[in-house]
Amino acid sequence: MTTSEIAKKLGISRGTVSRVINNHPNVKEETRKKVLEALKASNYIPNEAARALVMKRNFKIAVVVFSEPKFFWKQVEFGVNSAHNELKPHGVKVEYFVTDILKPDEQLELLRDLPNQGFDAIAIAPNNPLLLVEQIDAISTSNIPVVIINVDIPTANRLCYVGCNYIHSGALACEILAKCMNYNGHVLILTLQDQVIAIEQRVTGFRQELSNYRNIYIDQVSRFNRLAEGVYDEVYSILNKNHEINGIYVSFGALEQTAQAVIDANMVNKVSVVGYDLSETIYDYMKKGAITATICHEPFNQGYFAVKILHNYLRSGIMPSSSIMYTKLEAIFSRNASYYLNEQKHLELFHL
Amino acid sequence: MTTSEIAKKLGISRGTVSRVINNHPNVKEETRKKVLEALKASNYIPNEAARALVMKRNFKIAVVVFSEPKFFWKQVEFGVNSAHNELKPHGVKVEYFVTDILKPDEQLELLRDLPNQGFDAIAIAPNNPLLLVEQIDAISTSNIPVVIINVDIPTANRLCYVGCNYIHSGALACEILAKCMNYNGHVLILTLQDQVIAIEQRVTGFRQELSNYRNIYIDQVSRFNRLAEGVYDEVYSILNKNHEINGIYVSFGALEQTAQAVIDANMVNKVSVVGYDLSETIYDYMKKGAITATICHEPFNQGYFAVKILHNYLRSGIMPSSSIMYTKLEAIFSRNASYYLNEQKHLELFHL
DNA sequence: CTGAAAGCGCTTACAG
DNA sequence: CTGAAAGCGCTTACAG
Repeated sequence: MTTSEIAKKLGISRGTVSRVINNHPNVKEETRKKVLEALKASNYIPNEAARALVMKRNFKIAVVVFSEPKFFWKQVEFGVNSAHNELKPHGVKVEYFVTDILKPDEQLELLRDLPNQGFDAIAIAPNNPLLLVEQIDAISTSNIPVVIINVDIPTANRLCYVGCNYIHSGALACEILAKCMNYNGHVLILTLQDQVIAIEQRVTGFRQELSNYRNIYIDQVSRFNRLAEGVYDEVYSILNKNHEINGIYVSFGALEQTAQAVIDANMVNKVSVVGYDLSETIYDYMKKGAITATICHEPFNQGYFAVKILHNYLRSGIMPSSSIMYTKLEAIFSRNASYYLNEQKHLELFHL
Repeated sequence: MTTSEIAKKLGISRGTVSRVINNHPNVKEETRKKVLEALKASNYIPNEAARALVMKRNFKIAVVVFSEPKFFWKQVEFGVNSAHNELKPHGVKVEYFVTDILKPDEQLELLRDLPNQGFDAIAIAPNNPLLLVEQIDAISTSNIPVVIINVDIPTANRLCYVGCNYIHSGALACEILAKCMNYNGHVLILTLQDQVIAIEQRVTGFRQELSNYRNIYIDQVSRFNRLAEGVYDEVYSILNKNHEINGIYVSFGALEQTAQAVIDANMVNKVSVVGYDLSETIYDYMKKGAITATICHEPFNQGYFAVKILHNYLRSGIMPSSSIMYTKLEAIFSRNASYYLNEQKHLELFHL
């Protein structure tokens, strides 16, 4: 079925058929109806190749992330590149920007400048969410769609959020930890000293879930900065002092330091450790038994989907069916970690 | 960059440029080289829309699965439909066939008939692998590519296998079970009485991994048929007799019956249960604590990727970069199960 | 071996 | 409000 065939059948021109399909205003109501019916009756599907060819437009999409942890953002970047490769033949350019995690202002300045650089759409992983709300709203208002990844800013005028639900993410950590602790014992929680909403939500989810397990107690909550300074010393010393602890919940990026402390305190297999994200180093600690499980949130897809959503919107005006697209919570153990580490290679096959 | 611009620059026709790009034989070696250089120098990327439009070909792809367990194949079907929707506008038709699990011959007959029905490519989930080798070879030889999903037939002449590694799948189950049993206790293994390679491999992987845990013993291996008849009675009676058992490994599709027996024997939270696949019912049992964890193998992607791989091959001659594409081993707990259950909805956004 | 030309299905100024 | 026509970038018979 083509527009020509439809047109011939109705005795009109294919121009008019096309106008109806694309909702152009200047079509007589009667004609419109007639065409719509014929379209439906013949089960018409537009040929995307032809459409794309004639509507040729070149889009520029910017993706902005920050610098730490490097291995995490590398996986996001793989997803971005994968989408880029897939869309290159359709005239899409994607640029990837990394700002310093210690200089949140960099993101704000970048956000101010990107529209001038001719970008048609922006995906951003907020370093300091509150700092960006206003600028994101301004950008959206000027008709440049924004997708937020990794940590949501619900109050910002965004096309969509792509990332995990941090409450659920904390609850899952707790469920796994509780099961590996055989539903009883004492937990140490490691978290941030500064207010970072995502991490706070994880701990909230963890505590909520913990209320289901009456025989597990939180012995201590230790707080650190975003660079996880002092984690090793603290965990090592606590494990030496408090022999009741059989579970550690690492709510932020401090798995590697924690694992090393567990090894040095000779507590492998005596204390269960659950945290987040996956790197080669973390995988090594898992194989040694120093990390029980780690939880990931589809880093590859966060990058991949962000670009795809923006492109769909730019090209066809397709809005994501929901303003929140939660990534899966991936429970990773020693025996399935390799599949998640090599994901980029895995998926590259398809986006060539 | 377009073929016209390249042609103009070299003072030749775009027809010749196109011939070089598509490796047509009748081009003078000198011209070919000149064009190839210009192509590389200008970083030429062919416009896929234009190419697809002019090379318009309609492909018919068949996907063959069998009937049980229904919920599993439903998820595969979602993936197939998703790929189908994505490719419809490019002139691809996909048909989905379900054969009776108790009549393996149906697959063989179907495989004989599909080429006559004009199918250009076939994906099949073998019910009885050995039965199909010859016919798959015959089909491949007649230039119809075949992708095998779910259970591999390494000896068959296939384009690619999409599915899990069953040895790893058993090892992961063991790791999770061992951790939830606190590295000691007694295990009951449920498996099949008839030889089904995939299930045997799972048990092999499980046993291999178990050798790392010296304080866990296999008390008993119980065998059943593929329909899991008698599982409930057997598990219920074993749990009543043997109070040392604190772990059950369900190596085939019998999680629901096992979970119910655990509940009725009043052993929730006293015995850890690990098995495979995810349905609404299994999710309910997880929430009740009767199932510790279940392992999935990206059923959606098995269907989705199979179709995509075949289409890539038909359209562009792209071979999968490896003849084996392992799906991830997904560790699923009560707290992340919903993400895997609703996957189809989740992904549908993108394939509209 | 190569050029000129037709045509894939669609959209959109341009006339009227 | 609608038709006739141009053109998106590419491939491929058809001549030569």
